[in-house]
Amino acid sequence: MAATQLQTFKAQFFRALAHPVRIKILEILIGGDRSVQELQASLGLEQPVVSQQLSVLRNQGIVTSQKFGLSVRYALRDPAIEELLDVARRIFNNHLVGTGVMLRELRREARRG
Amino acid sequence: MAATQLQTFKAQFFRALAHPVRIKILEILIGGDRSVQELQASLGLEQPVVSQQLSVLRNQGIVTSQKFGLSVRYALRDPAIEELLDVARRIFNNHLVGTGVMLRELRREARRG
DNA sequence: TTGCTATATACATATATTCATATAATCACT
DNA sequence: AGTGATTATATGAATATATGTATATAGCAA
Repeated sequence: MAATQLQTFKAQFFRALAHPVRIKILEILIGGDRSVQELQASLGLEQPVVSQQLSVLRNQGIVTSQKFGLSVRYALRDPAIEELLDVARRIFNNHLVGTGVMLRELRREARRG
Repeated sequence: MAATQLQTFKAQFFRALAHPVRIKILEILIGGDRSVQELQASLGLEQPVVSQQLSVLRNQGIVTSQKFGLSVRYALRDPAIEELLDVARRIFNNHLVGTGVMLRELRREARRG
């Protein structure tokens, strides 16, 4: 049996996560909803870059957006996204860690929960 | 703070999952290790295609390979991969499902466990 | 060595993503 | 209507990924 429509859909979902800036955005949003401005400040990136990456996450239904006056606040659509990133971190932690830098970063993350 | 090395690494990991054939391969490997031949038969794809996708998974340390005579058997390096796919499925199930076809496929998967 | 099988890699081309920059749209306020 | 602030989209060049086909490598058997 070849790959189905569902597998294609799952692949698209994972592709939406396949970018360092988008990962970082999700990690920030785990702490609660944020405006584009706030995200931009946390990320230290140009505004269009942030909006572009947000649109990728929005198109896959991973985040939701809501207007409040001038600003737009983004949030995780599903708290299970945090769980997903946790499982991913466990996998890295178990096996995939090569360099000392990354190992240190991982441990810092783990301590923060 | 911009994206770190660790976030880049995570992004690469998710990119390795971002392909329907690779998703399908992982789902097969959840059932136990398989030779390239067996995978090829299950997938109904040309041999080079299967090897190419396996090499992506291998390079990210998601699967391991071991030679037995002529054949090479592949396996999940970490059982938590199954957990990761489960969480992903829960996320789809909660929110991301549009068409009836996919919903039916999802439910079939859920029933199988 | 030769031949056969299983697997991996190389290569070319098509397609998709990224990144930076420019521009547009939306809203609030005067 | 006009202005400033916030966010979104368009565009093009650079880069990366996917796909299909050809070829290479490795092991086994005769």
